[in-house]
Amino acid sequence: MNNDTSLRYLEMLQYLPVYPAKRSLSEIRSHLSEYGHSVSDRTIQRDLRKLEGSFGLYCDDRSIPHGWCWMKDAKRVDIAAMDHAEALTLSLAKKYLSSVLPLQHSSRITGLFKRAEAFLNQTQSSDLIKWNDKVRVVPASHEYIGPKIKGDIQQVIYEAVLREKKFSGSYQSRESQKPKKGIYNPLAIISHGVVTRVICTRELKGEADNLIRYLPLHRFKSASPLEDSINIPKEFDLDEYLDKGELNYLYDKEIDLHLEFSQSAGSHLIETPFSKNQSIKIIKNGFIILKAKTPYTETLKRWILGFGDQVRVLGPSNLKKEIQEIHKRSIKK
Amino acid sequence: MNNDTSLRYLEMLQYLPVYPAKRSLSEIRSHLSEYGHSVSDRTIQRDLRKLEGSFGLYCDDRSIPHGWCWMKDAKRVDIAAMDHAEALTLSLAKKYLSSVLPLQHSSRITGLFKRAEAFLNQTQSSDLIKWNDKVRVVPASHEYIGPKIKGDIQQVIYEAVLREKKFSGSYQSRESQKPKKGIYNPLAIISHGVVTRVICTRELKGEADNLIRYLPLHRFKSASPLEDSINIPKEFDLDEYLDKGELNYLYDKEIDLHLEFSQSAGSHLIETPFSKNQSIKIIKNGFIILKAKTPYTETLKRWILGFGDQVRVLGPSNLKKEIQEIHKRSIKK
DNA sequence: ACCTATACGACATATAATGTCGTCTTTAAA
DNA sequence: TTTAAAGACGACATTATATGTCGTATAGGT
Repeated sequence: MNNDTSLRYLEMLQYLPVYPAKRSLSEIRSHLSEYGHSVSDRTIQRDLRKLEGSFGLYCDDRSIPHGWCWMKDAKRVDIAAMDHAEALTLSLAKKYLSSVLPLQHSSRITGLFKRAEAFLNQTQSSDLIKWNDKVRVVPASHEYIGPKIKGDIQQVIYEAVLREKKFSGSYQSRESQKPKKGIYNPLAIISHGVVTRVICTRELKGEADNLIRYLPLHRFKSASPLEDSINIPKEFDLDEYLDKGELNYLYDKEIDLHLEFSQSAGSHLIETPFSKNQSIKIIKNGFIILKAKTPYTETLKRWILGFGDQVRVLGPSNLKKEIQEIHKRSIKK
Repeated sequence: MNNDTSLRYLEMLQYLPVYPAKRSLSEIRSHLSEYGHSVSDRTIQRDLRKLEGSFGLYCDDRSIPHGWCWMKDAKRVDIAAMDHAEALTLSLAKKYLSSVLPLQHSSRITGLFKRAEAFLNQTQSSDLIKWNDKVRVVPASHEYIGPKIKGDIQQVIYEAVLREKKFSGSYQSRESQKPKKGIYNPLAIISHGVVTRVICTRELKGEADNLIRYLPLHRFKSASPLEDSINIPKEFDLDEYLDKGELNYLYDKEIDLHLEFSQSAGSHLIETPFSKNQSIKIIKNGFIILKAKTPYTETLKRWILGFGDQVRVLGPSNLKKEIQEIHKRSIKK
């Protein structure tokens, strides 16, 4: 029985839920004794009062037994117990993220997900239906299989970006046979679907070129931190860089998009708008007219094409022409 | 100076990083004293040894001063300090999730994100460039604006699903004027893009129909928990239900997809595959042949259409015909 | 009204926490 | 190689805390 007290405190803090929910003395008592902390009721009461101030606990003393919980805005609420809603949210979050970010290297978030799953497993009532059979994420667009990134390489590069230090590494480009060893001068991280990229300049064999590159992390074969500070090219601005469209193929910074959807394809735009500035009109036959100012990117083009004949481009005219051309060329194949 | 000791323990635990990183006595000492815990070195050393066992700390004693940290697989690693890489991952995760899940109601995960941002803000070295200017999420497909869901409604419904209890609520369907009050018998939660749905059956005015519905959470105007257990329709199986394609428009459970991509459109399939079972062949002109067994869904159709004339459907023949028809109809408009 | 579970003040006591000192060891600077 | 400073750790005395017990008061259910 070493530093039992502090462990008991933590166990209690971890057992208490966040505000609207509450726990009574008897619940806390039996929880603690289950985890090997068999103490007198008085001790528990004193513990709670003691922790109250430092952790922002709240005691509902309008009725007896009192109900204890964390205040909603307490600093360290993350210690508190989960509830069903939160655990479910986390299990959804896990499914979303794991298809898109390499998470296995963040022990904190995977730990959080594990806790949520442990909670869900523990509270399933019927034996037949498990919570797993009650939650699904149905992807809204096609999901590619993400490339594997070595944990330590990601670690080194992320750290380099934030500490504004260079790193050395070897990069296997798609064209060349051998990986290129060099010194990399990282400027930013971009997450684009399943691919994470580092924006950087590079020195090969001591010679720096000033080309700004966007290199996928998964093509690095190795990376180790350096202590030299990065050179930020004069007037480098991430958003400006992205707006140039080198990475996401921006064709036009802003167009007046004007589309006509069939009812079935467009009706969802009322509840889940295309963008914040969209305007929607329903015309005869239930057709739906969408107007919005938006950047014209490759992603937008694919979105429009995806609707096939369920959408008609009304404007701008060059977009209309382009989409038409694509359809024409597609037929000839 | 009340229950100083336990607070100091927590402060220490929160200050220690996860494995490869380490903290020395002097670092810990100055951190603690910064937070008002001015104790003797001996005390700190004793604290660490004491916490070592219960929390899974590791002490690198190969050199002096010893370096302390959390073991990677420790149970409560979530208490540990962040590092740059993790904080960055979390800030990316936040951007992904907030476009897709209503998170504002999960104090734990928003707390985690806040901590990450606090960490990032605190450790920025140069004053000019902030971490915010070093991270971006570029969406890989069009992002709709998600509908707003009232926190307490989500809470009630999630909880009902997991506790296998019915709930009463009023639901505003798209067709009818007034919301319908009724008792809902929830079976599962489906997250589909920005829309979260509850799969359920319903009783209006005491009359149950056995139709299985998928109702978006954001259309509920109110919801309150009931204590009646749900009726699970005989032979209800979530995956079977989803496979019927009522929700995601499954046209065929498995087809032999056979596509030909232009080089520019298809080359990414080598690093970020279409699916685990894909096979890829590069033919003359750099054209890329993709073969894969996959379900044929609306999502797949849109994915293919999105490539426009950069892809040619080689099989199956009915898919080929369908895509051709869509292109033909599109031109006539 | 009665019983049981809680709340909480008070007190004695066991236990734990902490500073101090002394010694040995490591590390980096001289 | 020498030297000084910082760190690790055992031992011990001394506070400070933690905890069970008892007693009294009170809330809620039956």
